[in-house]
Amino acid sequence: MPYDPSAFPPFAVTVDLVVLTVRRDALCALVVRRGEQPYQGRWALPGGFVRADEDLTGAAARELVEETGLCVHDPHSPAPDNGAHLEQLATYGDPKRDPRMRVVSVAHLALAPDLPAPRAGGDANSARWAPVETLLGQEGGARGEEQSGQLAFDHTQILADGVERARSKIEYSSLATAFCPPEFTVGELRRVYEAVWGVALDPRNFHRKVTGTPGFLVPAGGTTTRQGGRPAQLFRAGGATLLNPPMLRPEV
Amino acid sequence: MPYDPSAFPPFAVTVDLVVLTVRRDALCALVVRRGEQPYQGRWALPGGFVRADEDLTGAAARELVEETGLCVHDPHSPAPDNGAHLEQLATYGDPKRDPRMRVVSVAHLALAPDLPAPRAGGDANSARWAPVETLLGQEGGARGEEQSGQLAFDHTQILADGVERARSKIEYSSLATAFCPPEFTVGELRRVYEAVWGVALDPRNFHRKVTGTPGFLVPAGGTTTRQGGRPAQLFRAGGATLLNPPMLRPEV
DNA sequence: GTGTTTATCGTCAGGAAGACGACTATGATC
DNA sequence: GATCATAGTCGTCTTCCTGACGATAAACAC
Repeated sequence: MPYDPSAFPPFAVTVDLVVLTVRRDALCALVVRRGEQPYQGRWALPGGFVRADEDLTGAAARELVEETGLCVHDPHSPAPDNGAHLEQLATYGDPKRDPRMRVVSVAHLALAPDLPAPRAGGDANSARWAPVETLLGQEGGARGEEQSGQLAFDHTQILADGVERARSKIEYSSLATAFCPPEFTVGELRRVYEAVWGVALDPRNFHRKVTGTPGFLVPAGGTTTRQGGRPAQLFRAGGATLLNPPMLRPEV
Repeated sequence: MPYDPSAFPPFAVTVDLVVLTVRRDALCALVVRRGEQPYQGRWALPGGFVRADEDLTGAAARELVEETGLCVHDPHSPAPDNGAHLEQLATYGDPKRDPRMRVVSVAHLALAPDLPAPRAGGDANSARWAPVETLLGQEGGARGEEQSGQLAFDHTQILADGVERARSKIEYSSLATAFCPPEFTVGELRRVYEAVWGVALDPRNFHRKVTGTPGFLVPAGGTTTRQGGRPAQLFRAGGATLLNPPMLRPEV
């Protein structure tokens, strides 16, 4: 039986990006202001249409470069390229999620070290880093939040899913190093965990855990005093990607 | 700016299903024989086009019913409905994955208790349960496997991803009970873990672990001697969905 | 009854984590 | 320069969990 184009409905396919970083001890996400209807003027996750000849991951990597200038970290390259981690998150395809037409969005999660400033690119009027706590509206309410309401479309849900993925994945993987510059201290890595999880960790037990896990950290050979206090040893991410046993997230 | 239909390329969107069950102490997946080109006569994962007014999860649930008769378990219903667990797995959208046209497939993972027999439905000539070990060709090679080669499209990769998801998820969740009938014994649950992981577990330590985790199992009030030997207590799945600390998968 | 099978309870040693004391090495302040 | 605050790093102790494995219990096959 030959292929019949009328046998299936056509869809638009987009990629949306949950780009997370840690800034000033807070987990932040990249949001862009929408320049067109619908949801004009509202903040949204960066994203765009997948091109006809383009892979889904390729589309996500292209959008990431356009919005942030970040290149995707090649896991097979040993060079410290300051790149970001990128992985597929989930796909959202509710028939009513976009009022214009049937759009299926393949959301991706990107983890990046702290960047100087977001650059507005593509079709966005402006872009900024916003604390996920503010965007998800978990804590606000009492005091007036200075954000312009909810994110566009179903992006609040997508962001929540991405944050939850990141929170759980740093438990059992070395992904937290994706939030750090190529060389970092144990204390900086601990502050990443504390920002992502929103908890305080014991510096001594954390130090024992990460330095005692083979392949997690390799000494970079220097010390730094970026944070004040006694100089700390510099490390690079080791080859290990899985943490076994995992880092335990404290209760509540 | 009004919506411009020429601004994006049209895609076909499908759902593919990785339906897993445990039969005769082996992890098995549901495969259907393709009746049309391409890959005519080859085994493939069940699936089909998403309809114009249909949610992605809804499409997956519809395909699951068509192929197996299984209803999706409603997590909010306390009734033991013998339903299956269904979750989104990942989305596959390589431009060349389907030679006919640009198809993006949202794969879903379904875990089901052992069923009498698969029923061929929809557009499949026939359907059967096949051990994933055979389908993935991990162990075969020496002896002649009686399967008709690789799965169609990129379905071998999708199946591998689904199996890996199931293997890792039963570590830290109570999902293994989705492979069991509504009432089951500790030994039956252990055989599920052993089949999915392909390892042998110590019955005494396993018993201590699952009965000692609050909310994992609740006594159903009877005993059974299905497996021979001393009668075993019957349990139902408790309300807990997360296992903390997780069940540890033995090394190698 | 004897043997076999499966279920279930108990014991013990080793490893990992939480709590926390102690010491070290910097910069800031008086 | 002495003192203080800040971080980093090393140890200790207790507790919990797991893996290894002995022992008992309750069914069935013969």
